[in-house]
Amino acid sequence: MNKSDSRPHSVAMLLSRAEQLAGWSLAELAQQQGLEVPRDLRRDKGWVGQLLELALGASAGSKPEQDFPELGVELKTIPVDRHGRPLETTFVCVAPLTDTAGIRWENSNVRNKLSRVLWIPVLGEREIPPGERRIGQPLLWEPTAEEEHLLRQDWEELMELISLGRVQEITARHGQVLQLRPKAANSRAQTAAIGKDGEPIQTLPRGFYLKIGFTAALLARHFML
DNA sequence: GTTTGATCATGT
DNA sequence: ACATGATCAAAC
Repeated sequence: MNKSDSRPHSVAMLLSRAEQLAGWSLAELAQQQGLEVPRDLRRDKGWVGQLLELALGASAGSKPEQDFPELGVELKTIPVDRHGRPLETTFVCVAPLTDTAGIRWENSNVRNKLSRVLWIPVLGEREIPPGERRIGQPLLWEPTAEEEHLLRQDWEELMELISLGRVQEITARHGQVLQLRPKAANSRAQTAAIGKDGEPIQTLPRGFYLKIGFTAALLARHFML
């Protein structure tokens, strides 16, 4: 199952493949894919996600939108504890801090990325070595009307603050299900944004993240079925 | 620097 | 104990 022959031609095939990975340890999957297993993830924070991308045939390191544009599916691995509860927030995409005039929820990157997501839970407790962590049952998710409403509300509130030149007042506490947090190499990184008087300023790049409660609820809904 | 993949690690 | 703010790596 190398990259060239593993590219799913349908959503059903993608889901089927993801289901077959449930129960595998990351060491087993890494060996099959010819990858080394890092001792820990301190310097390999995206390793799990990249391993699953390779195994499922996603377009690696791409710039564009979803991982499977032709299928309209975004792939997300999510670290969970033994009970399937998320251990971390989920990064969605970088937040636009300038030229926000024509951006609406309907054509936003957040909505596009979250329109359909293949969630792959993976044990992520830090005491468990990466290689011993197991892959869980996947979930092909599309936001319910209620979930989309919550996402939209937060997105509009955050985007309004950004548009008003108040990005530097925003903290991770804003938003019920979607939050804005730093997304950069380090705290010295700078990118263009809008200032309080509409003037150009330099600030820390930010990204949109899903809060744990939101992903916990959608995963729980799946487990209860 | 930007965007992809995220998790780390300190403050509260 | 847990979330926020900070950080790591690769491709471009």
